[in-house]
Amino acid sequence: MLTKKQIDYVLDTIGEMFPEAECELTHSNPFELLVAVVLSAQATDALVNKVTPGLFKKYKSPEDFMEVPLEELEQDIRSIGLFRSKAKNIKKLSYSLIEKYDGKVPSERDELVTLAGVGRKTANVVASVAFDEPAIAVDTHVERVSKRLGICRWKDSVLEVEKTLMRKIPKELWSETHHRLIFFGRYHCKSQSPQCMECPLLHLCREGKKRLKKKGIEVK
DNA sequence: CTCCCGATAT
DNA sequence: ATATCAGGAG
Repeated sequence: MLTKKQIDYVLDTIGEMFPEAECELTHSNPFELLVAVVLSAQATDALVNKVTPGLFKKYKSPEDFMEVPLEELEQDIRSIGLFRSKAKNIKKLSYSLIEKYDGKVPSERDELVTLAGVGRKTANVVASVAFDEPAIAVDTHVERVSKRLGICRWKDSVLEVEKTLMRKIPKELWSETHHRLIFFGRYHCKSQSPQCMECPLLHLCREGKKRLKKKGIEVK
């Protein structure tokens, strides 16, 4: 496990690597962000962004999603994958927004997670990006990077990872750090091909040293 | 825990 | 061919 000083070093380093890290899902208001994040489950941002511009041109409000036949919405988002459940969730979610929230996206996480297709991670993204609430959304990248670097333990659940990060990172840095961890995971510490040889954090990364040793490369 | 699922990288 | 992708519901 990393010490407090080592974690500060990690934050500084990923800050230098990705100073401008931010949400990469195309959106222009909280509702579009909510739909985009629901669509992004187990899909790349790039894939979602291919669909959403056209989608948001066709559907401008929860009412529009509520009224369209399910099969038509399924076809509109088919290329993203998991399209049947996502289409159903977006229609249900739109109905709830109209019925309970006057057609607007709530800013509270407790309210967001009551919406169809919205779990803790999605709620954190919406609260953080759309409403500027401090939050750390633990997605596949944040989880993988936190475990590889030794910020948390390998056996930790997603919720435990989030709690550990919130405990070890100052609240005012939560949102920007969370985006930098995602960029670090997405573009550098990649799942299949992590760039350990060129990693400025290799000296404190147990997993990176283990991986290089396995390839016959000695690291002190 | 399994299922949902197409696109892309490896 | 297989692994992975801003996960969540049943």
